[in-house]
Amino acid sequence: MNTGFDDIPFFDEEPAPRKPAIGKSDGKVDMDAARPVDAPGTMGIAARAIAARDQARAPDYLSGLNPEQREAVETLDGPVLVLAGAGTGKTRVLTTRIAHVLATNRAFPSQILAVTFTNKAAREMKERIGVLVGGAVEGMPWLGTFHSIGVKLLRRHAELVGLSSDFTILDTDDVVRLIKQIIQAEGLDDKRWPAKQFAAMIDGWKNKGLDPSQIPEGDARAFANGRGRELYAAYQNRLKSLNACDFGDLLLHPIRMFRANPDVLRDYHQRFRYILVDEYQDTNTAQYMWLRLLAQRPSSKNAEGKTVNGTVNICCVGDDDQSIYGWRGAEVDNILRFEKDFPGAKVIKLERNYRSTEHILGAAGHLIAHNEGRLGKTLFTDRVDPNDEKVVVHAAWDSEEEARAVGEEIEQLQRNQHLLNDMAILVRASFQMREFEDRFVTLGINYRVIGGPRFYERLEIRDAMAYFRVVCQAADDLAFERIVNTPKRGLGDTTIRNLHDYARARNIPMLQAASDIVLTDELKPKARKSLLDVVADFSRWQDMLDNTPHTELAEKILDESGYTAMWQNDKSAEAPGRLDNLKELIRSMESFESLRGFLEHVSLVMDVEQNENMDAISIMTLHSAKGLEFETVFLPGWEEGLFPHQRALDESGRAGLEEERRLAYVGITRAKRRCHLWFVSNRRIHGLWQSTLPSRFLDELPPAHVEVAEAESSYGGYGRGGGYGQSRFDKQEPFQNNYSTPGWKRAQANKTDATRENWGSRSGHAVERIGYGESGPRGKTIDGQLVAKSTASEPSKFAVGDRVFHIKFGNGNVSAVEGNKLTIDFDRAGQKRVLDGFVERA
DNA sequence: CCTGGAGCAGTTTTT
DNA sequence: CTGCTCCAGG
Repeated sequence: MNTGFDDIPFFDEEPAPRKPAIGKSDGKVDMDAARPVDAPGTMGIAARAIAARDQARAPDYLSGLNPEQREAVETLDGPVLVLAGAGTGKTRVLTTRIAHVLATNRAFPSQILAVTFTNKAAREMKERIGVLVGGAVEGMPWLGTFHSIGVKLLRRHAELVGLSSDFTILDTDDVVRLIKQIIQAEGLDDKRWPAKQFAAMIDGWKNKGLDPSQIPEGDARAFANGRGRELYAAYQNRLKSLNACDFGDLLLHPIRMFRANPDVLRDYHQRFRYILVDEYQDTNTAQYMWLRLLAQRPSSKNAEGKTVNGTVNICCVGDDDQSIYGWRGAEVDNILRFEKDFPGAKVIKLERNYRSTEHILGAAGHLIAHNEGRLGKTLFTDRVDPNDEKVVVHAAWDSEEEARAVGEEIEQLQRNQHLLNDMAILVRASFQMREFEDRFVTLGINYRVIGGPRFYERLEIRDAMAYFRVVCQAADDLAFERIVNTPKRGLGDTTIRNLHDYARARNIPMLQAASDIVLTDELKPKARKSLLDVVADFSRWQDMLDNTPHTELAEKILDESGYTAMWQNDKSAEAPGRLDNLKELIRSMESFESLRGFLEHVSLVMDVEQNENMDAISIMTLHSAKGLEFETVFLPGWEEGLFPHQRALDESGRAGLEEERRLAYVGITRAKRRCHLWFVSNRRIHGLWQSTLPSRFLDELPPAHVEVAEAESSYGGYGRGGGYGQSRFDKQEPFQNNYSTPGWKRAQANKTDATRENWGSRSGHAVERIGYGESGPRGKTIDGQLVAKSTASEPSKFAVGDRVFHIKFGNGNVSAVEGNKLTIDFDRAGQKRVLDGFVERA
């Protein structure tokens, strides 16, 4: 896999322009003229005949594409924007397009630049191209994230921006610590001017592509009594002297480098014959500038003296309706402006959806139509089934009941042989997850939380990595400072400050300073001895770097430094888990060639794959759900203030509301067959109960595709809080909601009664009702069929009295076993019921 | 150097 | 009501 520094020769030979073996050579598609792109499903007869003819002749990889997809694949010349709605085969287009370029010998694999946002997307794309073109994908060094490609460029040309090619990449944590140092060094109060906040500001500036000299005066004034600009500059200087980059620099340095070195840029212009960009709606200004530099070539005269289009064959794929990252710098405007930016651009809309039912598409489409400033797409599907369930809106009293009712629906689906793997709960904010987790633990429903704290962000992993970093890169002061006294070696603040000053005064790395200072009398004997040991350790490990297998060395480092022992001696509940993580870390190094290669990988790839083996429902935020799909999707928490989130409204007004609406759109369009929306009347926010109003987005759904769930058995019903029906917001909306469906009317009529009933039935909640059967059928597809398929049928491998460990609750003793559900007396957390899958033998 | 309690904030997330 | 950070006191 990743071997660290890349060793791909800069230029390989140019491919001789050969006539493609199959297909057309001019890249023009005959059907273009015949079919207006904005009329879905309508195609002239002649065009259909041509399509059919081409289909018959087309190479394998093109078969099965619909006409729009095919056009997007075959329009290879000039700028192309593919507006790919949710579930319209976006990735397929992207990968097939690359396969097509390769199969027709238009470019070598190394001449294609394909950019994604996440490592996951890059990985998937690589896999899928591999399926189409086999090993050729291995020759695509320029397929990756913006950042990983940025690193590759920088390693080559580091000296052009004043770095050396072995620069280190700092993550957010390092950055914050560094900024804190700077703030303190400037004599500022780091309480009043938090490093975190300033790090966020710098991040924002870098997203916009701004140097310290370019930031707006207002921004510069906003921090540290007007010293923002100065601090930003100081930070950049510090990075340079550390030979380090933050994530933003991975984009900005290449931009600077290209601007200052037109000859280098020209080389890359020659190299990249085709540029492809995934999720274009998520690009920020810096990424846009980066792409522009690479894509926009100087216009030139051709043989006949005509001016030739100066733009490379760039293809951007995205969906303005799924732009949900404005808050971290993404500019929807980039995609909205595409045709202006790239004159003569071809815009192809993919609107044929292969994922969802007509009701789901209808609901999502009607909702998103409330946004202004869209490029405008309407998803449709051919596969219409009268048995398809409408989108269902449920009301619950409070979040506890919401979780309980969702739990019952899940069990009902399970009894009808649906897999948990096909279901997901998508929440707006992660605090919503907890209630579901609690409920699922009680019910014995396996679940998996997607997102959350990531492996490489864990304390122990970062510590271990810091050791490795110092061994590989003795000048990595941030890493050195992190672990110089971890485990505790009696090297306190005073010693560290001493060391720090010594190093700064002589302008040498701290490790170097340490090995010098121990020869002097500057430190107390105790500290001196400790530091001497540390220096000796590192020098020994550095010597072993080139002649010891890296996993072995890594283990040695952790053992000899006393780091492993530190956790072994730790009695806290999380210590065993941390040791496991360290083992996992070593294991994951095996697939790399060297410690260095591993570090490079980890600095860019912060995620680690989840265990997909067990059948479990996924719980995640709407943001992390983008790009995924599930048979059944539950969307809880559709209440004003939570969704749309109050802060989005307060901070970004109309734009914020529209982004929230896009988030709702993303949520609904994750569902293939069933989509259930929930709102509650009471939610506990920051510890206190507040009554809430249903989300305005519910009012924006089309009645024809939506049904309101019947009040559910003993505790269902509609809370007070009221106006569920008429749109109370956006009064000037072009849409008139008229809810005339029976279910909706009933809901309206029931509102007051249900409220009263609910108040009355509160006491019933004290008794937890775990069981099947009684709850009436909801929706159309799930009725009857009370097949007893207990989730708790497997005998547990644990027995009463076993000593077990739980990642969250720590150690405890099993006091009861019931199927796969255990009752455990935890040493610290008290008695809990837990699924046996979540514990292991202590 | 360690730890407990006060104090405070509290969407969304990738690289 | 949490969970985290930071400071002060042992």
